[in-house]
Amino acid sequence: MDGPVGAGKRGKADKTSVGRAQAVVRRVIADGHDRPSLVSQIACEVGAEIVLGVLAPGDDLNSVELSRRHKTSRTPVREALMLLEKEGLVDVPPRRRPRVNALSLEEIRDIYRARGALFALIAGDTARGASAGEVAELRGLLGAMETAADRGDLDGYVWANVDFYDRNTQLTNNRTVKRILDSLLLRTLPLRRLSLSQDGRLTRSIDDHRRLVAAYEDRDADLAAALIRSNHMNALKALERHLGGSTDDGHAATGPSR
Amino acid sequence: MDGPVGAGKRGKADKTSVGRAQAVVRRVIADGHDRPSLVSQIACEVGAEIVLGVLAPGDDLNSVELSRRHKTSRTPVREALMLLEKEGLVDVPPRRRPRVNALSLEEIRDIYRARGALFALIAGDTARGASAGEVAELRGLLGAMETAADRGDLDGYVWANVDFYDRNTQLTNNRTVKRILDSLLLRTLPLRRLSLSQDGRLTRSIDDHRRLVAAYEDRDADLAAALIRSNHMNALKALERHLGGSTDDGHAATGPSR
DNA sequence: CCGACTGATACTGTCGACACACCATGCGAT
DNA sequence: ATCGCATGGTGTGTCGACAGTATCAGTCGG
Repeated sequence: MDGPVGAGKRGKADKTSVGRAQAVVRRVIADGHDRPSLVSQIACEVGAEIVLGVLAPGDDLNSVELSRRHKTSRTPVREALMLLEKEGLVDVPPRRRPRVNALSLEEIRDIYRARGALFALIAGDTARGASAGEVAELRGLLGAMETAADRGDLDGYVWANVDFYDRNTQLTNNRTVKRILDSLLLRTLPLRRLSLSQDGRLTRSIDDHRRLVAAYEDRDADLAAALIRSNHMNALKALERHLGGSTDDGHAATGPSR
Repeated sequence: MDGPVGAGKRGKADKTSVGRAQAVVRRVIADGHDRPSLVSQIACEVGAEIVLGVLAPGDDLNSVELSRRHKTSRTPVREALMLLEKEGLVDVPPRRRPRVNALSLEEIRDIYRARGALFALIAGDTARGASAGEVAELRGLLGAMETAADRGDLDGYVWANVDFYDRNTQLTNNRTVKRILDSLLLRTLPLRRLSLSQDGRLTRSIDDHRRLVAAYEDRDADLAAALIRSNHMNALKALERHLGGSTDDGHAATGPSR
């Protein structure tokens, strides 16, 4: 049915992207207590390579090779792989070699729906409870997104978008939801470029975010939540068109997938 | 004398509860690929002891003692503890002894809000997409809850409730959301008994669930979602009354015992 | 009497090693 | 030529060991 997707041109790994990706992975992995341990370092590097597409879905991640590459024993490598497995980036079957996880279209759909629901919660809280200064900060981040878009800098836009989401999720002080959203974000990060490169998606995304910030400024919680949901659903639809357009019918977008 | 972890009479550990708890933990831990490995076994046993309250929040979980108790080396124990950490049951500070995680009231609030949002999503999908047979199955599970409640069997009710939620989350085939919800359920499991033992909470809970199943049968997605949300908010309020009501003195049951 | 220092103790993070399980190759049988 | 089976190589799961650090008991100075 919906097989592994996202295999493709291997890796755009300019320096800034690597740094950004590692930072994001680090935030998700070493969430609260940052331990400068070997395992988190390995997890960050491998995780960054995955989200950047340097490692394609399905690639082998056997621990002996990784231990050689990182000049450590296999123990920390194994722990790092387990971390990444729990973030959904790696699949570690028992007694078999770990591999970069391949997202099925169904999983993508599930993730976007979950993200939409949780982010709607966050957006409502933000509209209700964020201070004026915090909303202004979000508008600043929106500005970064706009300038990146004006330059036609897709990667820059994606990272600015990540910044926006990151700050927005922080604002509610709901660490639990933020953690979940960050994890889901990590999984879909390789797809974001894809989704936004669709015709018209980028301008639509910017428009949605402009309206979202406006809703924050107006303290309109319901509108903010609805906008977030709409944005996620549209991004999902764009992905479905791009990935599963040949195989799947479209009506599964909003219904329970089965 | 080496302090045996969790020595004492804390927690109700009748046989069936232990089995139920281990099953739930296993479902969350060894989610997709069930590996009969040592690590999952250890994780299940320790996790069950935590959710049953045999191990109180703050209790030491040092790997050497656990390895002795489970007659293994420390490696699988460490991995099991990392698993449980990612489920939020254990806190593993760097270079310090792992401990049973203590939920703050704020965390509880966050978790219930996240659960409410995601379960509302699930409930809407169920109302829209579940087959008549599946809804009937849910009604059957509701019946189990009712009989347990009629017997005044609080533990039985809690487990029947877990069964209901478990089946309900399965119905949407949204593995991602189910996984998240199961993880959140695990964290709040020690609190459920507490919440339901509040005056009137149990009858109210049953009432909510009756109406929920009715909404499913009527295919009323909005009502189902609203009911779920309401149920979660009420449970949270009951917990806040119980835990935060006596703010000054740390309460023994779940409060930050030190 | 209390608080800081010192030493002993115990636990963590990491390592290299080993047995078993998986995968691929090659051989023989049909 | 294809299929089934033995065989070797590679990687995983687990183990015991070691260095480094946190924790605790006892001691000393205030």
